[in-house]
Amino acid sequence: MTTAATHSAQAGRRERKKQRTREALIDAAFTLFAEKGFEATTVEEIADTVDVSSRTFFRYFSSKEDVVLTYQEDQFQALLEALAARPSDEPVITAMRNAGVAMMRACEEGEFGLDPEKFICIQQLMDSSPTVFSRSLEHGQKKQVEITRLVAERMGVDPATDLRPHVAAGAGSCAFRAAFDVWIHGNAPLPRAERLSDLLDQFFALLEDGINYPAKAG
Amino acid sequence: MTTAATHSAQAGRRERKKQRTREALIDAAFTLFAEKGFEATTVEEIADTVDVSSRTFFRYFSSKEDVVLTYQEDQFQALLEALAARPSDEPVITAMRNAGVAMMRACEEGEFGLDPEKFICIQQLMDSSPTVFSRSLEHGQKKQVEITRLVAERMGVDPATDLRPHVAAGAGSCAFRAAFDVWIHGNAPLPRAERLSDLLDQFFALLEDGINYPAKAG
DNA sequence: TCCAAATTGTCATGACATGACACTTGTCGT
DNA sequence: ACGACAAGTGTCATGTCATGACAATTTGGA
Repeated sequence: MTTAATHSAQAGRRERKKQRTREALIDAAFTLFAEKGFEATTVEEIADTVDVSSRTFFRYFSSKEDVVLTYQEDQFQALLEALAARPSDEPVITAMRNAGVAMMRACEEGEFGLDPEKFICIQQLMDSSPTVFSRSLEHGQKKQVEITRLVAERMGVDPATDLRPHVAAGAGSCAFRAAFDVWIHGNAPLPRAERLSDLLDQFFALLEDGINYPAKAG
Repeated sequence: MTTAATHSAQAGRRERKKQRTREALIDAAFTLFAEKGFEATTVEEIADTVDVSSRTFFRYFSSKEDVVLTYQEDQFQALLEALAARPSDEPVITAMRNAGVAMMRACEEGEFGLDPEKFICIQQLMDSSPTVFSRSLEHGQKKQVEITRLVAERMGVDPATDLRPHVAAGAGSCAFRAAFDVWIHGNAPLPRAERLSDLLDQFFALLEDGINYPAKAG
């Protein structure tokens, strides 16, 4: 009787069990990270919390940092889709602006499996843990090639011979980094008063206006 | 009799000995990295080559990656000086372009204690070793705040309230990253046919022209 | 020459990460 | 429902990075 209901969602129960273990590991990890910080939390603690062996942890994640970066991957995919969906007559920076801000707002609203609380936690981890930070930068830089490809398509040029898609994609990435940096380190009166997405929007607006200050008269 | 001659250069002979050990470690490290790659080289091997203990290695460098990043620090300092030396009426991107290209050329010419051979080796290490790559990105991102400060000074604005210096500095950084990326992964007919400094120059030229393709008619 | 400080070696420790192999559990055909 | 096969897990062993503690050595200077 239960077969239909039990197998309901996807394929097999093995898959579901794996999925549950994975999510349990992520939850346990973030809880511990929030409590004691990233460095102070050991893989063994995370695994023990879920009652699996450390070895199993590394079968799900290739490193401790990988747990945190999981979400970044989802966000990046969402960004790619949003960018691809922008009308093709939009200038590239404008398209990246719209796609990027939309994605960031979605994060803040708790899109993806990402409660706002966890969103904040991730940002703090980035700031407080050098290894998470550097791995995140690496991830972003590696993914930038896909952005470059999309931008090149949009421009109708070949990224192997035309440098413009590279510089546009790079500028877009820099907007994200700069927004994050200002948002987290900003010595504004009220730290974190602005939403990260608002800052991102402002940065992209500046990119649209041109950056070689002072602007050439003409 | 020997006191004068012995103490000659700087302070004490202890300092000189330390300096020699440090350089020996760097040389040994790069030799081994070039032979067997970064990951395959252990700290113990490096230390053994110089005939010191592994523990001593970590008294000179806080990590294995640190050996490679040593030069980046010098390069960055040179970049800062070059940027500060640019005439203040130059637009910021142009100033970064001139400073950056000059610095990069200096590297290629073997400036700093950096034989061209070692320069190439470093670039390859960046590409082949994820940890070196990510640590390098981290270093660059952290140092970007100083660029931002210089740019803000040049613009005569406060980086705490004006986002423009951040975006300009970020765009500059992205030019370096993009140039490196294209240079190393470039599927151009002749890989590495162009000098990295030439690529960097081209990227900055694009930044000067504006990046929101297609350019707004007007 | 002898003292004090700086440097190094040795030892111990802990965490990350991976390979090998045996064991358990889910899956699927009959 | 049973059993073969595959997938996932635990255990053990191993190697490397990195750091703290303390003793031994070397150096600079009085």
